[in-house]
Parts: sequence; C-alpha cells; structure tokens
Amino acid sequence: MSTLLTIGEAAKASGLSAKMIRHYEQSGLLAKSPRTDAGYRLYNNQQLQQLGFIARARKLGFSLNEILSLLQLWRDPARESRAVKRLAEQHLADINQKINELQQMQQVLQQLSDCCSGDHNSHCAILAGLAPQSSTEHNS
Amino acid sequence: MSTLLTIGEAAKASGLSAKMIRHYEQSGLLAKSPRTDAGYRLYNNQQLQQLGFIARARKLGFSLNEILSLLQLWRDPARESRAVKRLAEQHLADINQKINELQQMQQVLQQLSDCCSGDHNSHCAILAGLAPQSSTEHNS
DNA sequence: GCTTGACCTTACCACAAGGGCAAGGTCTAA
DNA sequence: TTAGACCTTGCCCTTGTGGTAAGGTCAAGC
Repeated sequence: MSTLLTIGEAAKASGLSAKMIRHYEQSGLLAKSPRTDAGYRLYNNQQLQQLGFIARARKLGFSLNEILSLLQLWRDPARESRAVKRLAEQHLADINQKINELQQMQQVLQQLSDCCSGDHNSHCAILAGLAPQSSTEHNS
Repeated sequence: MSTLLTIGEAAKASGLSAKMIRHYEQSGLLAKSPRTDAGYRLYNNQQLQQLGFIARARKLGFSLNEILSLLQLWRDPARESRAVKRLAEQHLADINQKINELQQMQQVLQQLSDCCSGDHNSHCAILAGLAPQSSTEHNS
C-alpha cells in the first residue's frame, strides 16, 4: 500500500530539499525515519503527508517552532480549533507588523530616491537623508 | 571642539548598542577608533555622524554590505548620485518583493483563519488547509 | 589606600533555516 | 567490475545581533 521513498524522492515529492528533511528530523519536527539496512531513510505515505504539511506551513511563513506546535495540534484528535486559530492569528499579527515596517521603509526610501537626480552630479538626496544635519561635505 | 565619547556614550547618542558598534568596526564599516592608553575606544563628532548614518540606513533595511557601499559613496567626493540611486532602487525592489511575499502569506492565512471556527471543536480549517487531500483524520 | 560598581576589553557560543562541501558507504545498470 | 547517482554524517558558512565569561580600568566614597 504505502510506497516507500528514499529521502531524495521524498524531497522531490514534497518540494523540500533532502537537507531540510534531515534538518526537520533532527529538530524534532519529524519522528525518526525507519532505515534500510544500509541506513537510508525511508518515507511512507503518512510521512509524506507530514512533509507536505511542513512545506505548506513554511510557505505561509510559520517558523519551525510554530510548525512544531501546528503538527502537534494536527496529530492530536482532542485539539481545539481555538488553539490553532490563536497560533495563526499571532503569526498573522507578526506578518502584518513586518509588512508595516517594510512599508515604512519603502515609503521613506521611495521619497528619498525620488528626490535623487540619479545623474553624474555628486549631490544626492539619499545620502543627504541618511546624513544628519547636512554634514555631507564639510564638518568644521 | 569635538567631544570624545566612550563606546557606551556613543551607543546612547546614536541609538545603537556598544556591541553593534564594535561589530561594525570589525566588519570594516567603521575605521578603527583611536583608543585611550587603557584601550578604550573614543569617538569624535565625525565618527558619531557615521554612526548616525549607519543607524538610519539600518532603519531603512539596508544590509551591512549595502551600508558599506553607501558609506564609501558618502565619503567619496567624486561619487555620482546615479550610483547611490541604483543601490537604493535595488533595495527598494527587494523591499517590495518582500512585501508582496508577506501579503501573499497574509492573504492565504487570513482566509484560512476566517474559515476556522476557533472554538472547542477539533475540526479546523487551518489544519485542513495545511494538510493535503483531506487526510487529517484517517489515511487508509 | 582600598573597595565597589560601572564601565571597558577580547573571545567565544547561540539563534534561524538552511546551503555547501568533504569523505565515505551503497545501489543500479552497463 | 566499474561508473554514476544516490545516501550517510559532520563540519563550516551565512546575517545581525544577543549573551556571557574573564579580565582590565576608572571614579567615587570610606
């Protein structure tokens, strides 16, 4: 029933790298794989699903720590969706904060860039904006 | 004329930490400070300006490498504002890309979160969205 | 003069989330 | 049998900081 894949095949199937899969195993996200006699890791369908879960959660920006919690909730039949939602909303808040910070940077930087002639002249509004009290050239 | 500050005072004045200042010096962003006989670093007005420059550039998200380039341009009287603008626009593009990625995450995650009841029930739209082909409970 | 506390010094370890490389074992196909 | 593709572990690299240890220094108070 459940086909067994080596780590490279599992990586291709999940969109992760073999290195990442080993890293997740070592970090405790994944249970240790069964091995062949030669020591090769083998992955069955269930573990592939977990890899897919991790890959999708990473794409949503969850940290490995958060994913550990998500996986534990996922595996727990007695979970309450409240706990999952709390995690997701915390992460959403983090994302929104980062977006805001980036937008602040973007706004200031765009403004400076717009004021910079961008030619052969040495005067530059961007440098002037980074330098305090117009001490770009001479500080006596 | 130029007051000399110890690293702790320079840190307070610039909003950086003493640790960061040493790190910037070691990374080649800042010239090595003059020292007292006891080996304490001393900062004059000009160096304080450079610290301020770095602090502002960090707030705009420039990497230390980019700041190195910006500082070199700043110090170079023969610079062309074109070069500065190129750097800034590249950084702006990076910022905009990050914003887009975060907004993608935000959108998907918000959607999942909206569909999650967030109560005592174990069914959770977020987990269902992370798990593939609805194999949350049973995989036969 | 001595102690105390706040400061400074260097040097090393840690984080996240991997990438890269080396040295070696294994498997498959020709 | 051998080549090539795969696997194994282990260690160092990244970025930008924080922490901590072990020690030197300085100013103030007693």
